[in-house]
Amino acid sequence: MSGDEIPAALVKRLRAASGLSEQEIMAIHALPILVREYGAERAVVSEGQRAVECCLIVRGFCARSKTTSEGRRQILSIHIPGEIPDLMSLHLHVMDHDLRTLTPCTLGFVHHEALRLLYRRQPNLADLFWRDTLIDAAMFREWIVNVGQRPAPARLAHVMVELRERLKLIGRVEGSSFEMPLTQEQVGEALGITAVHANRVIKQLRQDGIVDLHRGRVDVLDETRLLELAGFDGRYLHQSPAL
Amino acid sequence: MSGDEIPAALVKRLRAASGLSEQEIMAIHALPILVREYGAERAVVSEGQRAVECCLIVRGFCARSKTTSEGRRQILSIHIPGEIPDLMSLHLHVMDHDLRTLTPCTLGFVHHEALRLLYRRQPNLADLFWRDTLIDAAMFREWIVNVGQRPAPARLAHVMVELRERLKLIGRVEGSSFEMPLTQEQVGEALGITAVHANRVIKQLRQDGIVDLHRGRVDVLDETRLLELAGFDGRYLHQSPAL
DNA sequence: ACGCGGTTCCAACAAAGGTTAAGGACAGCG
DNA sequence: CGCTGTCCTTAACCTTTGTTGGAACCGCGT
Repeated sequence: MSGDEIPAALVKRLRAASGLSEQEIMAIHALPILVREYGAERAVVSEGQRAVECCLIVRGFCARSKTTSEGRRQILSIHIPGEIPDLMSLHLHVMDHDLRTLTPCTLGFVHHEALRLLYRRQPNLADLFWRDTLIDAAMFREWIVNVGQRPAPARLAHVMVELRERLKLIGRVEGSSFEMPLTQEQVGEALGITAVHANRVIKQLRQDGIVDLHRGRVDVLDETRLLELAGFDGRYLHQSPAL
Repeated sequence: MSGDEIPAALVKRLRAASGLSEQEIMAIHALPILVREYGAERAVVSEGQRAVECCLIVRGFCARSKTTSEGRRQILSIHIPGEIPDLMSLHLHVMDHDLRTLTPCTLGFVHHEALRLLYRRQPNLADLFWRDTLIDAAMFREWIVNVGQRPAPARLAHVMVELRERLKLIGRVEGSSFEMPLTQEQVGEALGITAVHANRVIKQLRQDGIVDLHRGRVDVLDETRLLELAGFDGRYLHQSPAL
């Protein structure tokens, strides 16, 4: 993979969310990025650690999670190429949650210092990165609503639709099917239910002819009913640079 | 209330979380703030609105919430004097959730333009406000865990302890008792349970001699058991300017 | 004092989700 | 080709939470 392709998905995503000048794109491409390969299910940064760098996902899926004192794990978000899941560590140096890979991943690491330098020189990028962390927070708010107010089948549908919307941005939806590489255990951790119940819910959505989740891949069987079930309103993704 | 007292709680809070220079404090005090009085249960900004100003809580309690298409409401956070609950609107101009008062409130409004001017002149304050929104996001993450993974009694205990920690920062905890002006309906909306079940849980914690929640006020009966039940680890509040 | 509206509280029943335990499918590997 | 481990699947039973509907309580205004 050539040096130029590494920030490609990042640029694509930032452009969609906020707009980007030529100069800013060049500055991003000039960022010193250290690329590392990770296997599936590996810790990238963990709660309690002091971070000195941020992690750009070049290839693969990651998830952020927290574990309670009782040992129950909650997945907070799922992340795809082009995203910087731990951008928040720029100003919150000690991690309050874990970042782990779901699949084998190619990750690009950028030192906090390099990022600070970048956005001091291109002040617009500071607002833009800030905005990116605010969209992150908006997704957490919707995740709270999902886990707090929707019945389990609607929760699953909502997570699926959100993930699909974000995959669309980077051109990773093929027809009515897209990747969602979670085990049923992890689906449960994302929805705040047990793996057994996750299985029941998946099975039901399959039997109802709405969606099929199979070996890390979602097949949408009935678009209309999926959207209706999810009760999805994408405004919280703030995808138009509308301002 | 004199002009100087209005940002007092804000300064106190920012100082605790990140440290603040004399010059920065003066710049904050020079901010043009329009003060308005609100009754209880009033909308401040609503989902879908374009915000052009941010709202500093001078007196009283507010809450942020979202309502699903099915009409179920979820409270996302509770806010106290010194906080700017909609700071995110600075870069996310159309609101993705509601901000309402819980009690009668004194609110100070600052135009986005004035805030931008402030942090352009004092670049440190930009990072500081950014950091503030990141702590906001960290609280959402913990709220997800609370709603997703803890049984209802632990959820209530956790919200209580978090609120108390934040009230401590602005000197609003008197002995073993502090304000939490939510109806049982609203407690339910915060915890992702119904009002009836909220009532059951409150009753149980009272009978168990752990906490009493009564007319908008919490009395801690057994500190040790409350902390144990809440499983509270305050690191996510990022209250030390440790960096 | 009286009544009004919003809380708080409660009970009986229903539904959703958790727990435990166990068999079956499937991929990777020797 | 069979072994191994992980994941998926299901069933039976139990606990938590939701639903409905109604009674008691409280602050407030007249």
